[in-house]
Amino acid sequence: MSTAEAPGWRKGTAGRNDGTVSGRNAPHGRTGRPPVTSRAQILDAARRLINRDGWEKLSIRRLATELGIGTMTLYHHVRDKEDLLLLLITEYADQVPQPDLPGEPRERIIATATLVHDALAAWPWAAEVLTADGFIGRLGESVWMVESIVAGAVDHGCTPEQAVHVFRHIWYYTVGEILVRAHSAQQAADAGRPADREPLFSGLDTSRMPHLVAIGDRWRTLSAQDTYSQGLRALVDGLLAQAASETPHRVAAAKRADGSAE
Amino acid sequence: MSTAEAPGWRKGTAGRNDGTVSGRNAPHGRTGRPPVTSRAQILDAARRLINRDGWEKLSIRRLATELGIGTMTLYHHVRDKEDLLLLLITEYADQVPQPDLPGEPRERIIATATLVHDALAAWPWAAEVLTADGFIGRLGESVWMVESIVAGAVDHGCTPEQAVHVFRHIWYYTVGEILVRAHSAQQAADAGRPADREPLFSGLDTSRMPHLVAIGDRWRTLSAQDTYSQGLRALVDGLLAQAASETPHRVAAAKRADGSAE
DNA sequence: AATACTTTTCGTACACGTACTGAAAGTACA
DNA sequence: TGTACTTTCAGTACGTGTACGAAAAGTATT
Repeated sequence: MSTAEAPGWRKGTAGRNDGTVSGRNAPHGRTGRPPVTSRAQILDAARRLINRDGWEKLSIRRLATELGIGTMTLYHHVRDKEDLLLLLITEYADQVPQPDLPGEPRERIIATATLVHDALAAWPWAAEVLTADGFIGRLGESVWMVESIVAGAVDHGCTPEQAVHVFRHIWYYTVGEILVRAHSAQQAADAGRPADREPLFSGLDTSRMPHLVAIGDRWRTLSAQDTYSQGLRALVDGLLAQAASETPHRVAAAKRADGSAE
Repeated sequence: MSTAEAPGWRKGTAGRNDGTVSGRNAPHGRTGRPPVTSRAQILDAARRLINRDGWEKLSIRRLATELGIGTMTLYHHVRDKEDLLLLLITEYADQVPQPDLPGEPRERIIATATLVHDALAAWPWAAEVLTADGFIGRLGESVWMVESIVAGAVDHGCTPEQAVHVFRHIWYYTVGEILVRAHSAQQAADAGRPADREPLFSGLDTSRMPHLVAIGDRWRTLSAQDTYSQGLRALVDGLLAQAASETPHRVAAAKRADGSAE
C-alpha cells in the first residue's frame, strides 16, 4: 500500500545528504539500507571525469565505473543525465561571485546578461541543458542574475509583467546565440570537409538573391565574429523603448526618481 | 588506391537520384550495384512514420524496417540522423510559398522572420536540428527568407556586413525562442509533477530578491505567453537604430531613395 | 528473536545511433 | 567468357540512456 519511494532526487534542490565520506558506520537516524554514495560524490566524480577526458566522454556508465558502483545506482541520486548536467551547471553558476554592477538600470541589465552569457558559453556542454525546462527555477544562489535583470527593467520603468518578458527575451537571445555558436564551433573543430570551405550561396541566382550572392564569400567570416554584445544592446534598447511607449508615465516617473542620465 | 567512394549524401544538396520506384531494371548509365532505395523514398517513408507514430518514434532502425531494407543501408543515402532531419525540414521549408511581403524594409524583415518562426515552430522535431551547423547553407529554395531579411536591412540603410549581422541576431533570437518553448511545452505535456505546479521563487529571501518573490506566482503564467513578435519587433528596432547610428548617411540616403514612411 | 517495513543497490534487458567489414550485384574492359 | 572495378547492401558489434525488478541491508515493531 504505502508507495512511499522517495529517492534522493525527489527532495528539492538542496540535497540534504549527509557528508559521510564513505558509507561506513555513520548513524543515520533513518531507516532503510544505508547509501554507499552521495550526490556530492557523484558530482565530484563527474567533474573529475570531465576535466580528465573531456565532457563528450562523460557517460552514466563511465561515471558509475569511476565511482565503483553499479550503473543503475546512479539513478537513485539523479533523475536523468540531463538532471546530472543541470546539477553540475547550476552548482557552477552558484559559484560565480556577484560583481559590482552599474547603477544605471539599462547598463545593469546588459552587464548581468553578459555575465550569464559568458559563464554559460564557457561550458560547451551547457548547450545540452540550456533549454531544459525549469532551468531558471532550478537555479540556486545564482537567481540573483534573474533578479538583477528583472529589477533593472522595473527600475527603468517597466511593469513587473513587462520586466519578466524582458528577461525572457534576453534569455531567448542568449540561449540561441550560445547554442548556434556551440554547434558551429564544434564543426569547425572537426577536420574541415572541403565543402565547408567554399563560399556560401555561390550557386544562387544573382538576379533573385543579389545580396546573398554579393556577400556570400564573406558570410562565413562574418558569422564567425562575436557580436553578442551588439545584439544584446540592440535588444535591450528595443525592449526598454517598447515598454516605455506602452506605459510612458511610469518611465518618466522612474527616471525622475533615480535621476538617471540618458 | 582510388578511394572514390561517393555515397549519395556526398554530392550536394540536390540529390540527383533517379526516380525508379523499385531498383528493378532501369538502365543506369553508371557502374556499380544498382540501388534498391532512393533518398526520396527514404524521406517519404520518414514522413509517413512521423505522421503515423509521431516524430519521437522515428528511429533509423524503424525507418529501415519500414522500408524493408537493412539498417545500415540507410547510411548510404543519408549521413546522419541529423542529416535526415535536416533534409526533411529543408524540404518542407522549400515548400512554404513566398508570400506578398510589405514593401517597407522594417516590416518586411519582421514579416519574414515571423514566417520563419511559425514554420519552424510547427515542427517540434525542428528543435533537434535548428542549431545544426550549416543549417542556413543547406537551405534550398527557401534561402529567399534569408535574402529577404538581408535585403530588408540593406534597404533600410545597413551596410552588407551589418545586414548579415542583423540576420544572425534575428536568427539567434528565433532559435532560442523555439528551443526554449519546445522544451517547456514538452514538459507541460508530461503528467505534471506536483513540484511543477507550485509557484516559483517561493522560498527566496524577500529582501534580496524582492522582484522575483513578488512576481513568483505569476512567473509561469507569464512565461507561457507567446511574446515572440513583441521581442522580435524590439530586436529589429534596436538593430536598425544601432546600424543607423553607426552609419547615418546611408540611412538618410536610403530613406530618401525609397520614400519610406517610418 | 522474528517479522515487517524502508531505502538503496545493481543485474538484466531493450532500443537506440552508428563504426567496421565483407558480401552482393551490377558495368567495363581483356 | 572472365576479370577488374565500382557501388550498394547488410550483418555484427560497441557504447549509449534507462525501465524494470529482485536482492540486500539497514531500522522498527511485535
